[in-house]
Amino acid sequence: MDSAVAREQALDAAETLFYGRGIQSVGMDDIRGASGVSLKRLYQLFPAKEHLVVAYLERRDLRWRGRLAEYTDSHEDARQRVLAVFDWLGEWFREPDFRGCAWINSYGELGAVSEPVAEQVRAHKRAFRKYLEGLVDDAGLPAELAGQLHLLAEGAMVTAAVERSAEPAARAGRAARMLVEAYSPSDANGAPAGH
Amino acid sequence: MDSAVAREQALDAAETLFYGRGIQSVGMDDIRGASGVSLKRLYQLFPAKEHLVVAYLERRDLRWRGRLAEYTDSHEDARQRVLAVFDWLGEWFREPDFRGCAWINSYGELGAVSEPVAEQVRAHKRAFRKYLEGLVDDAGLPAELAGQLHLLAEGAMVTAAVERSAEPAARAGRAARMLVEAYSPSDANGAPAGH
DNA sequence: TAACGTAGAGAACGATGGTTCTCACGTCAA
DNA sequence: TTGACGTGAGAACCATCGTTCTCTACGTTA
Repeated sequence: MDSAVAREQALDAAETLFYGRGIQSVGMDDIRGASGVSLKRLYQLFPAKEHLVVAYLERRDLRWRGRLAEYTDSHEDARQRVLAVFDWLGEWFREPDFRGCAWINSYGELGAVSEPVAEQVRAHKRAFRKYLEGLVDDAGLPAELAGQLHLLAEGAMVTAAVERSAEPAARAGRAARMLVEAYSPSDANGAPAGH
Repeated sequence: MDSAVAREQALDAAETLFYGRGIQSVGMDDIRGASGVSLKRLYQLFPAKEHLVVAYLERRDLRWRGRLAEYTDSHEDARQRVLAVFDWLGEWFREPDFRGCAWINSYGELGAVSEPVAEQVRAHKRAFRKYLEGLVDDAGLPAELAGQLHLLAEGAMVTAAVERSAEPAARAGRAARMLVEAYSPSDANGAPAGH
């Protein structure tokens, strides 16, 4: 009844369905069925499907980055925080409903055809990249490393989705560790590469 | 008139349109208009749109891997061949109609909803990974490295698409060089990391 | 109680799209 | 020539879907 509640229910249904089956495969009537929010209300809250899609990506972005930050921030050491990103990816990949990166998927589906969706994807990836840069900077490591870790993380997301496996997170983590060590000044801890 | 010619024309149109605008945004009638192949003929050659999609991905897979191999094989040194992969990615990203990886895009759009398409994507990524493993093995480097380079390459494709920039290829190439050097036994050439 | 505004259920509308059908035309074999 | 066949153009069919409309029921207020 409360508009705010209906909005959250609509977004809950949108997230489950859009993420699980893709956007174009889900009709507004499916959203209604899954959310219990009538079509009339849906169109009051979101004047077109595209608005609902953008709102879904926005809310998921906040939650996704929140969960990531919560995980990494629980580590003391700055360098550990950098590597914890990949541990967290592994936990994410292991979630039973994991189906790849919502933004990469949306971009593949609508990036060429909906500018608002494309911009949402760019904003999310920009923010993720910025977050990595912060972690890397806190560890006293150069910004170049952040860009490289970003590529590893994106590659892990794609590969985990396609191969339906969480293993790419660990693989990316091992590569990340090697890069971190390669960039570290005066590397005195001496763990040999790759083990 | 020749069936084989019509098939190629249909696939040409499918490739341009599906890759450029996404699959669900392109109707069979668009394919007809762009190819000059009548609907009747189209449905003789491909009994359903899904077959056309799979055939498009199959043919593109052969060409894509062919072009990659042609480029890397032109390098003498085995280790150079490994790194040449990222140079080639840069050339690909700079093509004016570049719009990301066709398979990643298709997976995001239809992976959850069409098993044949999902399997096509898995097959392509498996073959790409296998190719990297061959290059890495020829250079006397461990298979683990191939997996890591694969993640870098996938990440570069995604990021180049979203950011509409070819720069991720160079960044991935720098990371790849560092990993190759880290894995190299008795590293006597001594180029310091990152420059 | 009466009048009113709002909401939900679901029908309706209009467009699109995958697939099939019609029909007129040309080709080739007998 | 004739008849069977294959073809192209495009209409037709049928389902889906985004979006809007209708109608009924209910809650609120005077």
